[in-house]
Amino acid sequence: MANRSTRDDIVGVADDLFYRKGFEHTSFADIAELVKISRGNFYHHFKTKDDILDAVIQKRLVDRNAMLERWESEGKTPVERICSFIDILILNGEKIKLYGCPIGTLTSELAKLNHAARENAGRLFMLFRIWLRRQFVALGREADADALAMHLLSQSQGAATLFNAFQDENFVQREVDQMKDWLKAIVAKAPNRIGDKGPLHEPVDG
Amino acid sequence: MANRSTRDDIVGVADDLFYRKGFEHTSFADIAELVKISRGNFYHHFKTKDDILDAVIQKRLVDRNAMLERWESEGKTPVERICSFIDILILNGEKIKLYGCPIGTLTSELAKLNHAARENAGRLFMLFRIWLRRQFVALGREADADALAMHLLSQSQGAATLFNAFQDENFVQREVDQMKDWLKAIVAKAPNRIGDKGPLHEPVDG
DNA sequence: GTCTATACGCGGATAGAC
DNA sequence: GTCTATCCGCGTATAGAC
Repeated sequence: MANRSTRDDIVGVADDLFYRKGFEHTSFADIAELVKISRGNFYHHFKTKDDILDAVIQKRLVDRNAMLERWESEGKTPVERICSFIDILILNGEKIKLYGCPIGTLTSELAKLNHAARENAGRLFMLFRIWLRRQFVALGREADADALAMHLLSQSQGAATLFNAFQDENFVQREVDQMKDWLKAIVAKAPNRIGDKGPLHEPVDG
Repeated sequence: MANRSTRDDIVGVADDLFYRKGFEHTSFADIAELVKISRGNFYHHFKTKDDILDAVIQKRLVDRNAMLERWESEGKTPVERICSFIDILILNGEKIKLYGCPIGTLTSELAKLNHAARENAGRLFMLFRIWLRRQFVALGREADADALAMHLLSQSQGAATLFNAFQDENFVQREVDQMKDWLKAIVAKAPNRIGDKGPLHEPVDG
């Protein structure tokens, strides 16, 4: 394809607007205004609005996957990597405060619309779930790695939702701290693994 | 007002549809069909769609408040009462699986629409926050009752979001069990109070 | 209080010129 | 590849008869 930049512009702007205003509430006129193209020109790049949604989800999958790979390579230990995940709540705090979690809110909206792209959006959550699972396996928690991944994902989603609802920075910070404490307790419990430097405490079942 | 039943029917149906389809995606035609009135007749009862939203939020506030008062009177101890809250995830499981949490998803949608009723919807969350806070105070946790309330609310929101996303009953059950374990640990830590029968363990800081 | 008919704008989508 | 012009249906809202 000769000129992909307009197409990419559309997807980029749509990604942002779908996040800030929601998929349904975002019109072609909204996107066109920011991309600075006419509405008619859209249809040269996408047949329908749903096609744009598909492209946005695809872009998010690629973007998030790249982020996870970055965390994977930058983090020296599974704990460090998982902390990168936990820290999104702080790093993207301003946006989450205003618009919630991009993945959680999109999934929720598509569920209510009973939209065909729902399954596709579900893969976004799955991406994080599998990545986190792998980190917990690396921490020696093969048996319940998936449950731990889901639990952490759940915590993060809850914190994002309430941050958006109450706009309380102190709350998010407390939740982040608690997640990290929880993670440390996991490490203390689990058998030692490669790249995991923490001292061993006796296991404490709670 | 002579005949309130039509108005109440509208609000009841709108409440349900706003939950299942979202506020924006619900049209007057959708509501009219279920209430079995003509679209024109709407405007005898409500001037605008936003007015219906206000009435729905008001109804939810009343309904939820009644539910909390019921838990208050039925629960013999704060722990029992808080468990009633935790158990909504199971009791309303089928609906949450399909549509998420009615309060969380409405709040999130209104945030994206930047809707005037946003603040009003925020009172719904606040209702639960304050009620939970009171329970934790009754458990002797005056100092951090609000933080505990927010934490539990957060857990519940996260579980609802992921239940909706992954449709996994086992996950919700695990989260519910964990919340109750966490609650038990709180009780074990806190000084004994009226109506709290649990034996005292030594405090264990996490 | 309920209805039918209708206005009006917006959003998605198409046709066709340049 | 981008534009203008236009269609069409839907959704909110209004007018006015019964």
